[in-house]
Formats: sequence, structure tokens, C-alpha cells
Amino acid sequence: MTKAEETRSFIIEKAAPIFNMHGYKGTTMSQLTKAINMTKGAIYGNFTDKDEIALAAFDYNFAEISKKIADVVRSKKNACDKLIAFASFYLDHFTEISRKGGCPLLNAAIDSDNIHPPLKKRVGEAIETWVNTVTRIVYSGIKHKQIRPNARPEQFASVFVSLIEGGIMLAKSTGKTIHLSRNIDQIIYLVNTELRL
Amino acid sequence: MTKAEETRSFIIEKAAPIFNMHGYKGTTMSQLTKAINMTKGAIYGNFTDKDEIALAAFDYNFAEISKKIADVVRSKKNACDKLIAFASFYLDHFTEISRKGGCPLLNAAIDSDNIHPPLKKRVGEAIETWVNTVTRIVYSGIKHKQIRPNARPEQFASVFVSLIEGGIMLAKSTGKTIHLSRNIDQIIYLVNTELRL
DNA sequence: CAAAAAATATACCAAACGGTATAATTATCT
DNA sequence: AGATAATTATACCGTTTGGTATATTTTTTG
Repeated sequence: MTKAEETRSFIIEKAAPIFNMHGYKGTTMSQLTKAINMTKGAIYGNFTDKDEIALAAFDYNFAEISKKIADVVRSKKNACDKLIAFASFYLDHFTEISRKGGCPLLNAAIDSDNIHPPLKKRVGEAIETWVNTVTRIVYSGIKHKQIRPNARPEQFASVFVSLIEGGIMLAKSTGKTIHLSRNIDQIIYLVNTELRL
Repeated sequence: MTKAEETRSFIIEKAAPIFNMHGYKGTTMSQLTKAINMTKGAIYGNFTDKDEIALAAFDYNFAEISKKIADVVRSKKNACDKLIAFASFYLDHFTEISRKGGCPLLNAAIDSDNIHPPLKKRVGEAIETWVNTVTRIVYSGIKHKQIRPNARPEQFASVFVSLIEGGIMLAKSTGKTIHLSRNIDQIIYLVNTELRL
């Protein structure tokens, strides 16, 4: 990794939580200069404009949480356990996720809507990826006789992701984690009663 | 209603969808002057600052959708039917809701977080009200022998609201309404298999 | 209908916004 | 090490931001 690439990564790493917390319009270049501890000229030497930083920041945030989820999912062999581990991750790390501003998928989805089409497009794709990941776990579970063959993977995936994102929204805005934990309980219940063979 | 009150209402009515679409930071006074067709001086003669308009706009948006939901819920006698009518409302009116920028609860919850504590507080309270409405419907159903006595109203309410809000988020950001309709199907399924007596 | 009061338009303000030209600095390469 | 290239800091730009003092218009009231 060259110096330039390192600096670029450093900028993105510092900018990412700020964009996640304050949104695109809510994040200013002077906030970024403070967090990155570089002048505007330096930052603009590495990025053409604020948009490019915002897009890179979203990609970083999404990749970061994706990696953590992938690790947790990979640690389980059974498809049902993978799903439960996936969902539990959000509850187990709610404090940390909350401190960084919440789920970047949810935040960027709402934030980009009506104000930033390129970002919105990217968020939409990320969410599809997200849903597809869950869908594939269910299909794989069916294939390996761990999940009932009459399960509906796409249906389950929408519900699964919605319960997580909706739970975060409820928990964050009311300040009561119980809303999220109820949803994770519901996911575990659904996995064990509707899916598991 | 005096002239002043009428003007105030008019301003809020016009400002409400703009705040819902573009968020607090994303909404500028010049956007408002165009939509309201009044000069800045006139607007500031009726409101002390942008914050006051934003708070009033959220209250308006919340009251508007609350009223519509209340009408739909009131039209059904059975608690289970009330819940299904509630959830179906979002699917039936998704296009309209989408055109106005999505669910104001979800939007304001994400938008206000980390940038506007007074608005965040109000949104949190609105969400609690929302969840409590669902909780009460379930309790009432238990009382009137329409819902199983072993149902867990609070648990169900969190799941219910999350499936709606999460579904809107998925549907809006991917552009595919199917995500929302899957969630509404899930709610109907849950009502009929887990709650209904 | 005229006077008082309220509401609106005009014209302006300082501050903050995203962005840039250029000079100074630092890293790279022969 | 010295020349060259890349990076960063300084200082600035025009525009837009939320907000306001004041003049003008409109509404209300005696």
C-alpha cells in the first residue's frame, strides 16, 4: 500500500463514523478536517469532492459490519444457528453499534433518500446484498436438511432484515433496548419453530 | 380560527412534506419560501426559527398519519381485524406515503438522531405512543376473548411496528414493494396463527 | 372610515458552506 | 544527496445558510 492509498484509507476510516452519525447534509468539511486532523487542501488532494468521501465512507461502514457478520455466521455450521448468530450479533453489539451512530444501512437508506441519488442507489444495492445473504443461508439450510423444505427463503429474509433494522430504530429512538431484544427473540422463535428441522 | 392561526397552519402544512422528504438539515429556508410562497420575513413573523417549524412539521406529519390509521382501525370491531387493517394500510397506501417521502416516524427518527435532540425526544415519544396503540389493541383483544390469553402484547407490538417500518425502508431503498408486502403477509400470518382465538 | 395593530415584503447581515489556486513541505527515485 | 514528483497547508473564492431590522401593506378595531 502506497502512502497515498494509506492516507486515503485513513481519511475514510475517520470520516465513516461521522457520516454515519450526522448524515450527508449534516456532515461538514470542517467536521471532517477536525476528525481527520488534516486541512481541507490535504483532504481535497485525495478526494475530488464531498460526495466521493461520502460514498467511500458508506462502502467502508457497510464492509466493516458485513465482515463482522460474516465472521459470526461462518463460525456456525448449521443454517439455523447461522441465522440466530447473525441476529444476535446486533443485540450483543448494540451499544457499540449505537455509539457509532447505528446501522449504516438504515441510516444511509433514510439519509440518502431524496437528497443523494448515487448514494441511494448504492444503499439499495447493499440492502439487496444483505437480504440475499439471508436468503442464501435459508436455501443452503434446506439443501442440507437443516431447514424445512417448505420454508420460503425470500419471505423470511425480508422479515429477518426488517426485524433487525426496525428493532434498531425503535431501540435507538426510544432509548430502550428491549424493543430490539424482543425482535431478536422473535427471530429466534421463528427460526426454531418455522424453519428448523 | 384567527388569520394568524390560519397562516400558521398553512405554513406547517406546506413545510411538512418537505421536512419529511429532505430531513432537517436538508431542508432550507429558501426551499420553504418557494413551497409556501411567502417571503422569509413573513415566515419568521409566524415562527421564531427553523427549529420551531421543523417540530411543528413533525407533529403535523405524525398527526396526519395517526388520524388515518385511527380511522382504519376504528372501522373494524375485532382486535385481530384492527391489527390487520392497521398493517394493510401501509401496503395499500404505499405509493402515496412514498410520494410524501415515506413514514415520518422512521424518517424523523433517523434524521434527528445526533443532530437535533429536541426533535429526537419528540420522535421517541411518538414511537412509544405508536407501540402503545398496538399493545392496547392486543390487550383489548385478550379481554374480549378475540385473542389468546397467552399472547404477549408488548412483544407483538415491537415486532408489528418493526415489520412495518423495516418493510418501508426495504421497499423504498430497493424500489421493490414486494419487501413490504412480505412483511404485511407475515403480520397477517402472525395475527391469524399466534393471536386469533 | 380612520387609527392602531398586526402581518408581510424588502433588503440586508455575519457566518458557514463546499471548493480551489498556490505556496510550502515531504516523500520518492535516480 | 539532489532533482523531481507528490502531498499538504495557507489563504482565499463565490454562494448559500439561518436570521433580522425596517419599511410597507393588510387586517382589525374603535
